[in-house]
Amino acid sequence: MAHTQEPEADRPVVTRVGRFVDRDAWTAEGWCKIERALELVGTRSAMILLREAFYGGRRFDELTRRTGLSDAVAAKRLKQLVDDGLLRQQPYREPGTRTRHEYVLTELGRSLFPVVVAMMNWGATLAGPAGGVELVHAGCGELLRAAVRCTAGHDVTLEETEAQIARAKRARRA
Amino acid sequence: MAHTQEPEADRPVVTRVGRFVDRDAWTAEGWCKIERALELVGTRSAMILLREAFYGGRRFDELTRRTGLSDAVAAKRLKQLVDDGLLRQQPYREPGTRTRHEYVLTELGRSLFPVVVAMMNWGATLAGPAGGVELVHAGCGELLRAAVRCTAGHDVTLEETEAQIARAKRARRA
DNA sequence: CGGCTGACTTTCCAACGGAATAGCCAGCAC
DNA sequence: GTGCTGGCTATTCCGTTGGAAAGTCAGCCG
Repeated sequence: MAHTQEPEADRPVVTRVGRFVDRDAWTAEGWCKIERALELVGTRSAMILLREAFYGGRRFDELTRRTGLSDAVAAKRLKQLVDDGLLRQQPYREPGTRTRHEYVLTELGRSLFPVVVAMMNWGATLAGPAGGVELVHAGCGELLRAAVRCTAGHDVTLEETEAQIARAKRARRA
Repeated sequence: MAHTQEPEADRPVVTRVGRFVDRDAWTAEGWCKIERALELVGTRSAMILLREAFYGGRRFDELTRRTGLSDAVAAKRLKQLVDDGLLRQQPYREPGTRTRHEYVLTELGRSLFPVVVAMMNWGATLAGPAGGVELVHAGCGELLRAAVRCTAGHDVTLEETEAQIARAKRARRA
């Protein structure tokens, strides 16, 4: 396994600034965005159904077959993903059969793309059989990576990152 | 909730190319990098312990207290994360007490940074109380985002992405 | 009409995640 | 030595996840 050349002993992680310097001035209590995300996509079945949705899978039988999930679990999780607004049901009609529903990604579901790419990247660094599906830029054929950047466009490393408690301005992006 | 302006009806997701066009020519069976990642960080406790590690938390009592996990769960999950190589135990000695261990991120753990940032980004778009911790670029003070790029440096959207079955060349990056 | 089919839905089960509680144990203070 | 303390460890309990298998149900076909 890579990543074992060990002088990372005391490399810094993010720097805490402002009120966040005193960790005990503050508690994560319901504010953590990661926990909020995990409530919706924190299960194996949710993530791999979304993987299939990103790969273009839409129909119930395709989603169950390609994920290897039992139809009971797939149905339950798809229902939750629809309720949570990550997928939407769209009617379709195959000639000679009755109307059924496809599951398509909503904007909210699509906005998970960086998470999916980041997880694929990271999973690819782990030991295990090489191969599998890879994502490339249609324009140039190069592999995709999830990169951390600031809104000003700079690439940002972990060491260059500061963590602060958000000024509560602008409650939600309208 | 944002993301409900609905003409996303038939927007494409990734385009399958090569052998991957025929979905049934291939099965995910142990190849999916996301599933591989989830085996290590697929639990709530693993993710929020890592969150604390990125925020600079190192000691057992701090990690349990700041995550709100019971010490039993924290101990078990920390052990797993150490076994899996995401954290490493480092001895320290507080005057007047015996030697104890801090948990520090290894290179492998640090390489989860894009995943953590992507999940925070996505979680921030969900409904719920605004505020909490935010990450900024120390250089310019702008918020961090996880962006999807190709190795040639182009920003890549979901529509510009192609999925293919990896040519099995170069088994692991040496 | 009654049968068939695909998409769920329900029921039952084993395994797992996580909380609460109690117990253990190394080693410093005394 | 004894006691104390912090970091685990074991036990119990409960809710959730997920597999298997059977049941339901809409609606097209005959």
